[in-house]
Amino acid sequence: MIVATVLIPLPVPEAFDYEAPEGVVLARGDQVAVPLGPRTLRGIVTEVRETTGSNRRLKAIEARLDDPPLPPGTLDFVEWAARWTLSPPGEMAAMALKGLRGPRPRPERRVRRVGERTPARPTPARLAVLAVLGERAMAAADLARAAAVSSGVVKGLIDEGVLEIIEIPAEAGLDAPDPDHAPARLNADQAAAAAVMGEAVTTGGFHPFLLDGVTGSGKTEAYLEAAARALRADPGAQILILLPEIALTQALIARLTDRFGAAPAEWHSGIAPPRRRLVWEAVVAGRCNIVVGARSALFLPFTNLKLIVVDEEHDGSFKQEDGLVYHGRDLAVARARIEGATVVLASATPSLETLANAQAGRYGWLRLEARHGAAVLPDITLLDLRQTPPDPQTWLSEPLRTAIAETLMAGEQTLLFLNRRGYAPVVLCRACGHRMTAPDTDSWLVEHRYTGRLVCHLTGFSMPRPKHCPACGAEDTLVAVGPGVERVEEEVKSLFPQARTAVFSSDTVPDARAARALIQAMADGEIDILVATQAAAKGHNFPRLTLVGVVDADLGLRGGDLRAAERTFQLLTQATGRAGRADRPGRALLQTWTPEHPVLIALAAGDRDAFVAAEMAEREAASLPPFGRLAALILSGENGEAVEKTAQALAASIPNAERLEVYGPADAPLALVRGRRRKRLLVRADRDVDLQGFLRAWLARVKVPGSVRLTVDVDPYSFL
DNA sequence: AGCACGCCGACT
DNA sequence: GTCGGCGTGCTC
Repeated sequence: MIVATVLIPLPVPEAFDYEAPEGVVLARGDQVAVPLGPRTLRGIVTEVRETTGSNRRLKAIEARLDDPPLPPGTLDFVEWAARWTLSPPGEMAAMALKGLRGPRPRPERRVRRVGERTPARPTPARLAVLAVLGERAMAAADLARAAAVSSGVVKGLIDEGVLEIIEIPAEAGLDAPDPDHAPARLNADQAAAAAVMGEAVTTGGFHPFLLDGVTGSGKTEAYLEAAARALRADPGAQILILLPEIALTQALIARLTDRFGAAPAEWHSGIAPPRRRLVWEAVVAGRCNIVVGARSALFLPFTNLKLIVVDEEHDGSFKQEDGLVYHGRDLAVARARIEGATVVLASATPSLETLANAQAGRYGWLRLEARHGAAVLPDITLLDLRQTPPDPQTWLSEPLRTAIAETLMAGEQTLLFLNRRGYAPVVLCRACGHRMTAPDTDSWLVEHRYTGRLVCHLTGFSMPRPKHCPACGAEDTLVAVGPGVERVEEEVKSLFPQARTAVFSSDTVPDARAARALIQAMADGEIDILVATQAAAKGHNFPRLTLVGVVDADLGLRGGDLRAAERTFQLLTQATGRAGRADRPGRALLQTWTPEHPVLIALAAGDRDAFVAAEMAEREAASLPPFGRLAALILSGENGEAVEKTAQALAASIPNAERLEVYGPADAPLALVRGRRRKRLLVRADRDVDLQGFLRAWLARVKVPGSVRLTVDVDPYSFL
């Protein structure tokens, strides 16, 4: 018998086997209809083999569907991505079938004049219709509205044969791009970069590049020229350009339309299903050359993909966190490798991961120099806390307080950064010096005033704030030491009682919607001073933000958040882009006890290369990305006890492995979301450890009850 | 993801 | 005595 393995677009853990019926010839990639329980579903054939029988009674494939097969590269990519992210392969396959859910768009119907024919009875309404229409073709409803007549008038003219209905194919708008339509004039840097990328694209094969240049250095023109070369060499070449946010697509589409004389296809969650179907079918048929889209466009069925561009590659939005967890940039590189294509990661502030690959020679490194006079960083000042220490039990030094006051007076906004949740990171006894720690660990308990508890951010342990010191028994001697965001906000409020303040941390912003609301409030100027653990991962545009204060720049250099320093650097870089444009100069003040630290010196100097070198050294010393790898296991469920039990079961069955450590379980960031309890375990491994293999072995040992959801986040991005 | 099976409250 | 709540588990 012939057995076919079929991927079903459901979160089942593996592909299912079916019997191929007599006379139906199947091949890998074919779309089929298969029975599953009582239903019939679409599936993708991954393997066809001849066997003598099977251990299990197999159902038969119902039919091979007429829809085009998934191209080999697309299916290879789907399977690879599922293995890499430890996701159900069928769910990944569903990503590649997203274009087939909607109906085919109906051709647009318009009416137009039939020759010179005139109505037998030329009433004023009929004449008005003809006058409005002229030689054009219009939708009947639009025509009636424009002529201010009822739709019956137009219908009457059609019935009489004076007007006719014509159908405009929906295919319109996917015209072939002309690589020579309007070439940009490139400077020497751009031309050199375009030549290298163009050579790679025309030669074929996997060629990854970092296209590295500040805002205004012309990265877009350079990669569009590479796209043009791909099209000149092969008019059927396909090019995918990924952007971190849908909001950025319109501007790029306009540029592409100007450059190539035809609009590219657009692909993201905002595109209507019929249009998606059209684009999907055009892509698989090779009738669509350029796609601009969000990360989900990576799953389109390209058949001749020559170039992928990931613009703003450092942007955290490429990391999808809900549902399937994957990093669009990393999968873009994988897809290019599988397709034998060129991939260009473009950024003004590349991620350390990408820079490490460029430095190691794994990626080609194309640098575009800044145009003369381009702003590089805002005015950055290190505030040496040894010179101007804050008053006891306060955290803002005099120069920073003055700057905030000036900013408030000017009606402008301040952003204070402190990567520390809660009220105080340490609680100790004034009498005996005992430091409150979590049981079985040395990690400190963090005081949270909002909840009145002491919490361990590493293990998740928490307890009410005790009245007596557990070591010496003294009463009321426990004091909070050091600042968290809650405490900094308290200080800001007492210094500037009239200012509108807010805190942005995972404790005050429980979900993405709340985060968007707070960011919007900031953008709308409804907040004067925002105290944030993170918010800077992306280029949020806060036009009235002119002061960035980093409360504890030293903390950003180690502490809880891996990317704190990197984000600080990106934030400061972005702050300048605005400062350069507006007549409001931006400034950044960094409070530090160690102004001689190389990372801080590099930051203050606006010297990216020095910053990167110093930050790389820190990461390497800690074996953290890009020198080691991380994975997070997140457990969530309404039943907090079941979540806790599963977390304990996982912790009890960690496979033995070398050069790899597991931390936790701890309360996950956003520990409570919509009544669901969340716990997290974190794995760190050396680069050459088979992290996915370890995770698979681990998860196979633990049965996760249905009431608990386990999400695996390979190469996690956010930590707070 | 559906859709079943399976044990505890308000009704023809 | 039944109809139905959605918790748990399976689908080749």
